[in-house]
Amino acid sequence: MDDQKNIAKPDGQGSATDGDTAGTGARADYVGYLIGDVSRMIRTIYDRRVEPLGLTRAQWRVMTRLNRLESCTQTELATELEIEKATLGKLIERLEAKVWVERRADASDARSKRLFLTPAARPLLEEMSQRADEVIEGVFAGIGKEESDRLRDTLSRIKDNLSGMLDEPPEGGR
Amino acid sequence: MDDQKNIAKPDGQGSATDGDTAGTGARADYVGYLIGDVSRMIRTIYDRRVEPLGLTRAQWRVMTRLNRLESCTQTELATELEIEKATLGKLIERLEAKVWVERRADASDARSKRLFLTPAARPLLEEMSQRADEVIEGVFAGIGKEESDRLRDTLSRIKDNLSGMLDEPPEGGR
DNA sequence: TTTGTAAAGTAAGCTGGCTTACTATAAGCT
DNA sequence: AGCTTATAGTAAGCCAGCTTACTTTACAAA
Repeated sequence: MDDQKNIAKPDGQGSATDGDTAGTGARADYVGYLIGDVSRMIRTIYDRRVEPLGLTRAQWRVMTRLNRLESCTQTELATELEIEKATLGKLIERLEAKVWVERRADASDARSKRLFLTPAARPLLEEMSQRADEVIEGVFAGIGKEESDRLRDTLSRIKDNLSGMLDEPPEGGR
Repeated sequence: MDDQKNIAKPDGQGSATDGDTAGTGARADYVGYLIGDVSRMIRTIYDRRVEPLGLTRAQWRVMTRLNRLESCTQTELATELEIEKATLGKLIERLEAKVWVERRADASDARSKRLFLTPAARPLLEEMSQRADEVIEGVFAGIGKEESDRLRDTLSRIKDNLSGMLDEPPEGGR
């Protein structure tokens, strides 16, 4: 839907360093690609299963978050989703048109609009939840608790590395 | 750039099943989110480092692939990148405008156009390759060979699960 | 040879990211 | 009170995915 492919090391699967691998080499690259592939494939599969319900990926992300954050403002939701206010604005517009979401003026702040799900949205969310569970079940088939614990541990440490890198000056050391 | 956030289980981080987790439960979910987070963060970091060179993510993907597939047709490249012909067409248009890529008519098939990098593109590719290596090095800092082997193994099996699921009828069992 | 099908690329139009610039309102500070 | 600054949301415009529909050319079969 939105992204699709890309990611990995960081190319979707071949980057400047893979015909002519320099430096860090192929080992790390390969894992990088795998992460990207897995990430993308999960998305794709879930997209497919939810599409028949009439939502795009961006739209169901909004819906599921809203299900937990009902009555929040647009800015709050945008922050939560890590997208920009303007982007969310357009999404809400479309969801309002489908009568799944409602904007109401905030009583105490005339600048804000608070977001609510409509009754029509409820059965939809039920269905989405079920399909999500089915996907996850399939994804982790044959992976035991111990193994998934290790996976989580390694990925956590990689994520820590990444967090550090994201904090660095956007164009600092290089 | 393209994707950004999203992915995971499959929501970026909270889905219908995580306030009210049913079925498969939180364990698998959490790993799912991690995969998505890591994937996205790698992309974001590399995007930042390459942006100053004047390319978007979609553009450097084209450039690096083209570096290995020079003289291919647009359709071939689109397949390789897993994007649509039309999408690639627009990308090439812009890259041609920047004089990094050149389209030449195919001698033996008047429908085809073959793609070439211009000399101006070479130093750019060098620089991109270096920056990619730097990112990968940072990502896998403190992760030893054994650990990354295990990571790869687990992810491979998950990927196999996913491949199977992708082969299923797009809206079959449910 | 003609005719029909398939393939390469383009066009157009939708979604959904982003940024930058703007409006309206709120809140804080003299 | 009156400025100034910050915040909520919208507008507009770019990029990059997608699909569907179309043109041109190639190829194969009748």
